[in-house]
Amino acid sequence: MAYRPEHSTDRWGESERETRGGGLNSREQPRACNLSISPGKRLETRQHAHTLAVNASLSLSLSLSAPLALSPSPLRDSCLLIFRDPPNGPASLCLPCQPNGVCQVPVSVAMMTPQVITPQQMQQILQHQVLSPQQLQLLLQQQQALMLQQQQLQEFYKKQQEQLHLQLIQQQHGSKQQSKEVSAQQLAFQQQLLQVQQLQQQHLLSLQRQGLLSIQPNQTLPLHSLTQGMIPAELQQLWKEVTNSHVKEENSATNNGHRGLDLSSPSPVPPKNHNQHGSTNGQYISHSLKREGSTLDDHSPHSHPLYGHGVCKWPGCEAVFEDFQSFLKHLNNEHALDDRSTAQCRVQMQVVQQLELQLAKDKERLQAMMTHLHVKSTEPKPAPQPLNLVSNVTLSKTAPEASPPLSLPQTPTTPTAPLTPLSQTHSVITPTSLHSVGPMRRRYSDKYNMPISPDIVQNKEFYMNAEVRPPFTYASLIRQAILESPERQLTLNEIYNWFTRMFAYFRRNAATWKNAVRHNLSLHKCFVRVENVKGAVWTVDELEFQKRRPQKISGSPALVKNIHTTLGYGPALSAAFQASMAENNIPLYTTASIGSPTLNSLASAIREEMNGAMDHGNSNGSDSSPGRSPLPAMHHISVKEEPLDPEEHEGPLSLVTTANHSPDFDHNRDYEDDHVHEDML
DNA sequence: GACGTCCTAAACAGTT
DNA sequence: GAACTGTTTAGGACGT
Repeated sequence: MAYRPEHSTDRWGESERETRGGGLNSREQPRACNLSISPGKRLETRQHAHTLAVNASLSLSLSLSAPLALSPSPLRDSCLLIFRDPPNGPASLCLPCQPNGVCQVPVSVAMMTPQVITPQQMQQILQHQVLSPQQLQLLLQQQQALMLQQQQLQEFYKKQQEQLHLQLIQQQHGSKQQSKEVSAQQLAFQQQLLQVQQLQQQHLLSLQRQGLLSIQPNQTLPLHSLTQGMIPAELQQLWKEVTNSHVKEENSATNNGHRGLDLSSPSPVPPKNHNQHGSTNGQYISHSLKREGSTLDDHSPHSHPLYGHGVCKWPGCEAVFEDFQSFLKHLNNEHALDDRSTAQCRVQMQVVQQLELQLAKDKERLQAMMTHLHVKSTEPKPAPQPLNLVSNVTLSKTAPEASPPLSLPQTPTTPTAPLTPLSQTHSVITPTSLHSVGPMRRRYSDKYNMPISPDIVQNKEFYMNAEVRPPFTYASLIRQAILESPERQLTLNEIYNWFTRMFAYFRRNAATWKNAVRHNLSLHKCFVRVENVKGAVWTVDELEFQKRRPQKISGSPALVKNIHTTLGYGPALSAAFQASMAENNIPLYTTASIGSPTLNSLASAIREEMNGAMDHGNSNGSDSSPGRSPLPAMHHISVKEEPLDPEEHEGPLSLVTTANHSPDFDHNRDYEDDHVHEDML
C-alpha cells in the first residue's frame, strides 16, 4: 500500500549516481586501451575497439585480450611494448614485458620482432653504454631468447620447406598458372619479409634511441639471419593468411600501415624506469596488463584466456588439468607452433572474422535504429547515462572467470565491472541503454517484446557488480532465470539465488523483491508450478508469456523485423556469441510478436521445442530423477492453485490449451483465474 | 479518462 | 513456533 514513488525515484537516482559516479567515470577506466605495441605496427586499441581486439588474437594487431603464455618461451622477451600516457604523449618502452611473467604479445607479433644482437653489439653496448645490471640482464635474456627463437623458426622453416618441396613435387604437373601463383606468393612473401626487416630495423632503431643499443648507422643489422632463404610458398601463404586481413585493416585505418614505432618524440623516460612500476608508465603497464587478463600479476598467475575452470580452452581440446602449471606445460607441448595449431588458428581466425563482420553489421543496424529513434525522441534526457557494456563483456571474457561471490562488496568500481564512458562509446549503446533510463525500466523487456537475454548477457558483469536496478520486469527476470537453467525449471529458492547472483541490486531489500517474485510467480499464468517429489519447481509457459501483452509494434515493420532478427538465442552458445550472432537462426526461447503469422509459427516452434519432449515424457511415468527431470513433468504440473489430476485429463491444460487462444483473448487474462479450470472442475 | 501493466506492500494459509 | 512458500488483494504510478 505504501508505495512511494518518490522512494522509488530516489532509489533510481541513487543507483544512477552510483553507476555514473563510480562506474562510468571511475578510475577503473580500461586505460590499457591506449596501450600501443610495437614494433612494426603501432597498434592501439581503444575502449570501443575491444570487441574487435579480443577477436584478433592472431593478427598483427594488438591482441592483449588473448595473451599467450609462452613461459619459458624465448618469445617472451622479444616483445617490446610502447606505452603512452597520455595517449598522444611521448612513448616509453617496456622491455621486456615482464622479467618473470608472461608475454602479452601474441606469437605472431612477438615473432615479428626478433632483436638479434650480435656478440659484437653486445660488447659494444658494454663498452659504450652505461647500463644498469637489470638492463644488461635483459639484453642477455633477449639475446638468449632470440637465439632460441631463431632456432625454432629455422626448424619451423625447415619443416615448411620440406612440405613445400613435397607439394611442389606433387604439383609439378600443374599448370603454369600455378607456378605463377607461387611466384606471386613468393613475391608477396618477400615483401612481407621486407616489411618485417624494416620493422625490425625500426625496432632496433628505437632501441638505439632509447639508449639501449648503439649501432653504427652503416652497420649491417643481423636481421637477415632470420629470413635467410625463407621463401617457402607455404609459409608465405600461411603468413599472408595470418597477417593479411589485419594489415589491410591497418593500412586502411591509417595512412601509413608500416609506421612502426612512433619515434617522433624520443621518450623522455629513462630506461631505468622501464621495469619500475613506480613510474606513471609503470603503473600504467601494470594496471593495463592486469586488466587484460594478464598473468603478469604475481598474485594471480593462474589466469589465462585459454584456461578456465581447469580446462584448456584451446578449440577442440578441453583437456582437464589440475593446476595451472600442468596446463602451461600442456599448452606449450600440445599447442605449440605446428601445422595443427596453425590450422586451428586459421579456423579461429575465420570465426573471428565472421563475428567481426556480424558485429559490424549489427553495429550498423543498431546505429540506424538509434538514429531513427533519436530523431523521433524530441527530448534528450540528460541525466541518465546509457551504459556501454559491450566492450566490458568482451573484456570480461579474457578476465578470470571467477564470478564475484555474493559476499563481495558490490561497488560500481569493482574491476570486474569496467564501464566505458558514454562519450567514447556512442556507437555501441546496448539496447538497455535506451531503456535503463528512469521509470522506463520496467517496460523494457515487454514493450517492444525485446528479449532480455542478450542484454543480461552483455551487461552481466555490470549487473553483477553495480547496484543498479535491471530495467526488466520481475516477470521477465524470472523467466530469464528459469530459461537459463539447464532444465528450464527452478525452485523458488533457485530463482532467488539467480536474482542475487546476477544482480547486485537484489542483494539487498530481499524482503521486497522476494515478495515481488513470489507475487509474480503466482500472478502470471506464464509461470507454471510443477510439483516434484522434492517440492515444486517453476517453469515458463512461453506462449503465455508472449501473450502477456498485446504488441503495439505491428505498425512498424522495420522494428518488427529488427526484433525478429534478434530473436535467436541458444543456451549452448556463449554469451558473447549470443550477443553477436543473435540472428543466426538459432532456436530460441524468447518473445515473439504474436501478430505475425511467421512469428506465430516461430512461437509454435518454441512451444514444440519446449514441450515436444514432454510428449515423450508423458509416457514415462516413473521419473528416474524426480527432483530435476529435464522434462517438466506434465503429470505433475499444477496450474496455480488448482492442481489437476493428469489421469483425468488428457494433458496439462496450461501448455496445450492456451496455445490455441487468441492473443486478444488471452492477454487480458493475466490476472484472472483460468476459467478453464472451473470448467474442468 | 479508461484501461492495462507493473510495482510494492501486506495479509493469509499451507508446508517445512 | 519460525521460516518458507504460495496466493490474493489493494493501491499508486505510468504508458497507451
